[in-house]
Amino acid sequence: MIAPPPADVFGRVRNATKLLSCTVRNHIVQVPVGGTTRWNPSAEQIKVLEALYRGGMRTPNAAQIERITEELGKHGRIEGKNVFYWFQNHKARERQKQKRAALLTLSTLDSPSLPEITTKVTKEACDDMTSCKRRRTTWGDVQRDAATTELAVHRTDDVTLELFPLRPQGKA
Amino acid sequence: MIAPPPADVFGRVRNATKLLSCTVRNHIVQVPVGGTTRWNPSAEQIKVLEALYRGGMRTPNAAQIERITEELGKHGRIEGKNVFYWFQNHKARERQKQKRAALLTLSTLDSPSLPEITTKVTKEACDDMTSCKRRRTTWGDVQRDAATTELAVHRTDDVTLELFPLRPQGKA
DNA sequence: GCAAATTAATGATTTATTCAAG
DNA sequence: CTTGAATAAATCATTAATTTGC
Repeated sequence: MIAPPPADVFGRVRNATKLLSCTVRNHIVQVPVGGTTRWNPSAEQIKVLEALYRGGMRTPNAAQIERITEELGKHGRIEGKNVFYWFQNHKARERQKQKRAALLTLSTLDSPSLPEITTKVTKEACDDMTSCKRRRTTWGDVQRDAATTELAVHRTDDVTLELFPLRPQGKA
Repeated sequence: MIAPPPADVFGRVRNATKLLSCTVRNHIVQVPVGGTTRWNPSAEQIKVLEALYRGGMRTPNAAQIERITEELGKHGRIEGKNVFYWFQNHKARERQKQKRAALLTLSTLDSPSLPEITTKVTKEACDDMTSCKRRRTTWGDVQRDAATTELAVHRTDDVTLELFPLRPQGKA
């Protein structure tokens, strides 16, 4: 028996995208099978969601999502998972914006005197720096590594987040 | 031999605060010896730290702390351990807030249909619901709790957060 | 003006980390 | 130390904007 369509409480389904490749005017395209269309929020719905977000809502729980879905259903087709995803994405992307802003702030703040390099804090640069992933390092690690810190530091050029990237000649 | 002053990579030392008790105007006070005063973050420093926190930084590693410290040093005296502790404390306290908020959340927002109470969605109320971070509730819990929801709803009379307050008379 | 082509936004999924309970 | 639950980050996929050549 093949597992029946798994779906959690909000209707999220794993590996659900059924696509069919074909060509349209000499271009290979993928067409969703089964009339699959993604949710396209109405202006009304977005307004409500943003209001909630501004009001402080970030990760609504099941009950909240049900409630919101019910409400937004009045303005167009919508499912719980749409609400769930909306908050996930909106939160994440707001955070990205903030992070980028913070870095800009910092890099401008801190480099009081780096005219040459300071000038190109472009979107790309920030995107590169954004990668502040969660790091594996624990304090234990750090302490153990203390001896080898120099090495580590040198090796971090590409791996670690550069907090204050604009450093001219490596003052100490 | 007594162990020499232990200090980790950031200069943290155990039991390093040398205090001396004395009386000042009939009050017993403890005065730090050797001009020791605890770090008092400047507004600038806090702004930067909070920006980093919002940006996702939680437990900076040695290199990052060095970098941050160096940077914040431009806005006032500061050591690596201050940065370390700030993140520890800030993370912990944010988590506390969120834990507290989660409790409120559960009791508040489940109310599926309570027209009378629906009128006040204030920012504070939303802030309470905001965090719901690492909630203790699992999806399973939520579902199980569905049965007992009524109880929760009845207890919410004074806490009241309503998501969609503007519901005239329960139109559809 | 208009579609095709391209790019930017954003919805939906997958993967990696974190926290804390056992 | 291991593991389950939750979720944040990264990524994939599709739709909307926008550009571009006619």
